[in-house]
Amino acid sequence: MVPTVRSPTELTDLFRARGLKVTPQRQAIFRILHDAQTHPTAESVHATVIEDMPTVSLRTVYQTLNDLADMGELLQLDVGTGSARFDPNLENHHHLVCEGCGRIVDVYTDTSTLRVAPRQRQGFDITTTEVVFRGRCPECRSTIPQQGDNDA
Amino acid sequence: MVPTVRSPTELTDLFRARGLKVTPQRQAIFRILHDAQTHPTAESVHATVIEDMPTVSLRTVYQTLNDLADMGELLQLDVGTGSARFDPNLENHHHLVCEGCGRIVDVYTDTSTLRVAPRQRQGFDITTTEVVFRGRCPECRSTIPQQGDNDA
DNA sequence: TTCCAACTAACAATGGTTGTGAACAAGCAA
DNA sequence: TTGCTTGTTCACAACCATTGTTAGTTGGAA
Repeated sequence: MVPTVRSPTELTDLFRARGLKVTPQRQAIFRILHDAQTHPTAESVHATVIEDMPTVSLRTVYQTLNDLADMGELLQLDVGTGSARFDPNLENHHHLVCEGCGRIVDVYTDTSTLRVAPRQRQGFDITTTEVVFRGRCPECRSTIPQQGDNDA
Repeated sequence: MVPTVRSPTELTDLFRARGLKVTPQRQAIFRILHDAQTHPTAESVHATVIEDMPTVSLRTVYQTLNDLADMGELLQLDVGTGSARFDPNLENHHHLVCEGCGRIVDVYTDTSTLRVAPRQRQGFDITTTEVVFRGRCPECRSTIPQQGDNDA
């Protein structure tokens, strides 16, 4: 039910097919992404990788995540939380972001009803529509009721 | 018809009322914002300011823009173009971003039809909805037809 | 097994933004 | 008008996320 990135095995094949090499570092990252139910940053993927392979550099993590994003196997998001988020969910979806803790939740909503009057479009050719809902998650609402309200 | 930030005079009063001082640097920034029909970056505001007052530092521009944003007299946007954009349009609106040149256009669209199923909401309290339409402006379509297509 | 292109890791550099601190000036009061 | 106080300015450095560079290492096809 929850779509995710391809399996480590599939990604291995895709990398090889592209002439990219499959190193232990990359395999570790593939596994982490496949297990992730979140929208991790490069930093957090790195933190998880080094639990098993302490020498993997953050540079390598960035490189692999970028390769995956270039191949369309991962989406890269910027929801204004400072660092890029990598989204293993490739389905057409949108995001709900907690303004307290930065937590991101996938949401499915129909954007076909959103209209932009032709004159407002100013000749632009619109290709994508991204919706970001912002609010506060249950934890942030209950534990730190008002923190962060002044930074929007 | 095009809403904009308050007049330099009004902003002067607001600053004083808040115990903030009104310096020549700030007045210059107030004027530039009031004249702007765009979504300038701090850098571009600075570039304009120093045409008249060559000694104004970028630090001061950031400070003033942040003060205005804190006061709610300016909106701060992040549409993934690398740097923050400051939007003098305080009305409820959304954005259309050119993936070629980064140009931003304000658009008014009704988001009340966007539904997020309660179970997807995961207990979040949704306060705002932001829509970013991405595409290509007429200039980028005609002059550099495909540049930048690989970075989405 | 060989071999080369691709990779890794350490390091430095980048770009946007913010912290710091000494000199300075706005604006109030006398 | 003059002082005074507090906020401001500017130069500089620090910061963070991310990318460039380079020398040495390794995957994996032949």
